Amino acid sequence: MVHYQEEQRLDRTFAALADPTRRGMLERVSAGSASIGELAAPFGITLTGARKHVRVLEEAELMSTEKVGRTRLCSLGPRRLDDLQEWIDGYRRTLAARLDRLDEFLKETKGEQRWQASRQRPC
Amino acid sequence: MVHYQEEQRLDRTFAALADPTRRGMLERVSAGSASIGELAAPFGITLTGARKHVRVLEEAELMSTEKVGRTRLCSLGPRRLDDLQEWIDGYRRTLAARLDRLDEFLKETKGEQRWQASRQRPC
DNA sequence: GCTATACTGAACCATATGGTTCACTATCAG
DNA sequence: CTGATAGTGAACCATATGGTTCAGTATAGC
Repeated sequence: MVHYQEEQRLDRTFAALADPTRRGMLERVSAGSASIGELAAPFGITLTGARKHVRVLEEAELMSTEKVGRTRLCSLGPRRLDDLQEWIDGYRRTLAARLDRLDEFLKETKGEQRWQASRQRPC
Repeated sequence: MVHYQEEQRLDRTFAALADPTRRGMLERVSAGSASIGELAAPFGITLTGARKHVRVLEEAELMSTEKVGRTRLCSLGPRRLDDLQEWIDGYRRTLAARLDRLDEFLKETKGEQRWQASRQRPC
C-alpha cells in the first residue's frame, strides 16, 4: 500500500495516546520539561516503567528527550498531530454525510403509509 | 478521579482506532452498512476474527450492529468523536502556547552575548 | 425436510504491553 | 575518593491482543 508509512504512524500515535499514564505524562510535560523520576512519581511506578512509557511517546514523536548530566530531560515533541487530526476530520465528514442521507431518506419517505421491509436502507 | 469514566472512554476510543484493520472497517462501513463477511473479506481474515474487531468498535461506540436474519448488519455508530477531539484540541493549544513561550524567550535573549547555562529554560 | 450459508463461542496460540526486580553505569556533592 | 542519586538494561511475569480452528446454532432457499 502507498500509505503504509502513514498508516504505521497513525497506529503508533493512536496506540501511544490510548494509555492514560502516557496521556498524563504528556500533560505533565506540557507544563514544563521533567525528568524520568518526576514523570514516574505521580503515577507510583518505577523509573524503569516510566522510561518505557517515555520511549513509546518518543517513538510516536510526541515527546523528545535529552540526556543532561545524569538526568534525562523530557519535553513535548514538535508534533502537531496533523495526520491524526486529518483522519478524524475525514471520519467526522463521513458521519455528517451519513446523517444528511438519513435526513433525506426520512423526508423522502414522509407520508408513506408503511415501512417497507424491502426498501433500500439509507446507510 | 472524577474523570475516570471519560478517561476510560478515551482509552477505548484511541485503542480502537490504533488498529489499521479496524480503521479500514470503519471506512468500509462509512460507504454503507456491511455484514461481518463483507468486512472480513478485504482483509483476508476469518469471520471470527472480523467479529472480534467489530465488537471492539461497538464497545467504543464507533460502530453499531443489528442482527437481521442470519447476517449481522454493521453500520457507523453515532459517535462524533467529540471527547477525543477535545483532548486533541487541548494538546494542540498547549503546543501552541509552548511555541509562543519559546518565541518570547528568543526575543528576550536576543542581543545577549552568551547563552547562560543557568538560565531558565523556556519549556 | 434438507442443505448450504452466516455467524458464534470456546479453546488455543504467538506476540505485545505494562509492569516489576536487580545488577549495573554514570554523575553529582562533599 | 566516596557515597548518594538518576537512569539503564536484561530478565521476568501476568494479562491483553490479534489471529486461528473447530464444533456448533440459526436462517434461507429449494
